[in-house]
Amino acid sequence: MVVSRSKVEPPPSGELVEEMEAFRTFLRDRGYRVTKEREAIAKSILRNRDHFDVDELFLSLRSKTPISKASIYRAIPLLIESGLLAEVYLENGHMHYERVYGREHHSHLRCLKCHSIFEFSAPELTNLEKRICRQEGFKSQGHKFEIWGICSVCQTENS
Amino acid sequence: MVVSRSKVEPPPSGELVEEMEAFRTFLRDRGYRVTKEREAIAKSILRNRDHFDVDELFLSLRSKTPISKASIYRAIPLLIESGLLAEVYLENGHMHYERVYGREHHSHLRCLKCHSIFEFSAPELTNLEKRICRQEGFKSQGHKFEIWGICSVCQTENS
DNA sequence: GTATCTGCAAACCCTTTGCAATAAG
DNA sequence: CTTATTGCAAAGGGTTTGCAGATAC
Repeated sequence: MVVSRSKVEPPPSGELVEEMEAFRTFLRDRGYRVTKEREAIAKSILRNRDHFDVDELFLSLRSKTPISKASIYRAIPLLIESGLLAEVYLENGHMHYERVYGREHHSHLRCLKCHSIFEFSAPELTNLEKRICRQEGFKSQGHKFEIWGICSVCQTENS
Repeated sequence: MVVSRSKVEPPPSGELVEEMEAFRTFLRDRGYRVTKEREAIAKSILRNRDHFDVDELFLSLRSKTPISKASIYRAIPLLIESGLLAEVYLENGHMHYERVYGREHHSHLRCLKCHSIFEFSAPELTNLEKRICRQEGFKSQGHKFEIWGICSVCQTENS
């Protein structure tokens, strides 16, 4: 389950034409081929998903068009390389992903009880990132901030 | 590889007697038994390790005393529960751990090229954590901040 | 036409688990 | 003595991979 309490962002609307074209261009530039499987995967992510794991994506795609998990696993590194996707913290021992394209950078609050994910923005993290990298001579490519605990709903529930 | 550039902390020195006794007490309090395997694992972590994965711990223990991986896997939840260990981000698809006991809270810089881990402290993260939790009605149990990129050594290397 | 991509199933790797033997309390 | 813990080996679950057939270009 994913809950956005602050900074709710609507999924990119109807015209994914532009985003899809960008992905196709990315593929061609790298010498990869534009296949219907890759397009179906990219479209599904762009249109439907903020957070997901491979199984969720597989089941949802499978219900519309035949596809194998292997193709999904093989497409994911491309999607990440293209800037469409990012890996997120693992929960229950397997990898989860989130759409990056068309969303602003954000951090996560994770409820240990109901496993909901809440999102928030904290712009000061970017400054902190810069400062630390300057101090350490590091060239940053990204950061992640995460808080875990018990969400307000679960706190008031009879457990 | 783990590199501590800032806030270098020496491993707890010779007298682990106190820490080990705390662990034994923890076990007894919960009705768990104090076995030589559990003691060997705890001692090895307290004395040698900041970051490690199960295989490293297994090989190092194995060279001194007979032990099975199963026992290590079964001991880890206890070590975490006792406050001695914490899970850290996974790298290469499997779990890594770090010693918590006797170390101050810190964050990680991860080099994508040489896979070194650098550590730093950023006390303002605690304030940020508090503020976000207040806003969202969340009861925090911990946070994690991580930066990835290229470390200074790798930046100056050929290629 | 040719090289890449797909689907399938087998292989992999880390982790967990069932069971009989061992050892802690 | 009783019951938790161990070691082993087998099972699990997510991910990767070899290969033959399909398909993008």
